[in-house]
Amino acid sequence: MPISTRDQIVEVADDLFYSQGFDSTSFADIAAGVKISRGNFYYHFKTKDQILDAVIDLRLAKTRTMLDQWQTAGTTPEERIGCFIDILIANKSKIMAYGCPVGTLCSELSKLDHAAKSDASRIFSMFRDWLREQFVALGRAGDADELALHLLGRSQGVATMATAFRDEEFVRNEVEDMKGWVAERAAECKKS
Amino acid sequence: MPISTRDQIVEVADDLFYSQGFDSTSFADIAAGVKISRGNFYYHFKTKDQILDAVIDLRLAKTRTMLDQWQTAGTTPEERIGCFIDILIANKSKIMAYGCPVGTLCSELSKLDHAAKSDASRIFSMFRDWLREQFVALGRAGDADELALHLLGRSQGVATMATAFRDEEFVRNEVEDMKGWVAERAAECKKS
DNA sequence: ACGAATCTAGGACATTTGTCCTAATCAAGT
DNA sequence: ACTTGATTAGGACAAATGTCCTAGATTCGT
Repeated sequence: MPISTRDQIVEVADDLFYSQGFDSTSFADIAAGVKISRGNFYYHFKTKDQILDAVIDLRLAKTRTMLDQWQTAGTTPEERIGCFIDILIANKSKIMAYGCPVGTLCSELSKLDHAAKSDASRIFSMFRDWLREQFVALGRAGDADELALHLLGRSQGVATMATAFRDEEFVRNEVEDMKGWVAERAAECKKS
Repeated sequence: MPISTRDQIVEVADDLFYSQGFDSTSFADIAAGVKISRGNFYYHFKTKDQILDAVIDLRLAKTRTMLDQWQTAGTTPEERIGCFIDILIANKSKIMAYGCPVGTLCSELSKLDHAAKSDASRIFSMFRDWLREQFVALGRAGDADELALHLLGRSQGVATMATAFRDEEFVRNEVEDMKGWVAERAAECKKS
């Protein structure tokens, strides 16, 4: 079964919004990427904002899938949180070139004061909620949300620095440090 | 003595590049902000890239001034590092609306693959070098650069999350946490 | 096989973009 | 006062942008 044109458009737009940014990606860029005419393009999406909405929906779905995979991939909450931290390693090259797809999109939409900026941050919320659940499972129900936000923030910081300095070693160090931090939170809990 | 037109242009461009982004700020936007004609504008800057260079130079200079102030404002390295951390509080509203000026510019220029992207990250380097010196003064010569990068990264993460979630309490918590972290590094040192 | 719905191509349109030119105005030195 | 150089205004220009229209092509149920 061939992929529908609409899905191809959203897929290409997703890539381009990430690598070039939303604002500086044009209809023509996307159409060229899918190898269709601009007219055909307009049949599927009337406005640029509609494509953005579709891209955000796609990212939400992809994130959902990824979180579900992590849920079964790890046997302990600590291992599962480790899956989250490891995306910094897995996507290292792209992050060093373009930053975090979620963080940079939120920043850009905030600057543009775009209507979809709150939709974009829902992707963050998905990670946040999932991480919170993991910390709850770790026995940190009391400060689970705080810990989740903290870890999310740290990974964002690593991504930004990786883009600015292109320093692989820094990324590896921070990843290890974050894993150590999670282990500490887990240990703190067993003690009490 | 009145401010020169050129300086006004750079000042307005600095603001707009921050609040709207580089790419989506047009010559017309800047000209309107300074209340001059586009022709006059062209007399001072031939290309958009030239304005960007001037804005980056301005930010480098402003950063230098700020770091020098912190240097005399704090009596101990720990206090001085505290000045750095406190910009998250001082610039809270703007950060929640537009993110960190340095981080978002670096991200945008990376996506645009702009020639000035390395110039922009020099602003980060300035903070990094200054922080490194502070950690050296704190007695952490061995891992001063690592600690500096780490703190810089954390502040970037806080800025990104603040933009996405607009959560003042999170910012305050993280600021306190970072200060605690610095105190720990200082304490670790006195022990040994 | 035929008609209807779906999809696609190509171009039109006004607007905005960065860039550039020319002529008018201003400031300063002689 | 007059010249020279610096500054400013206003508009011209091609290219690109988001949006929109129309006419062909394709697909599919009947």
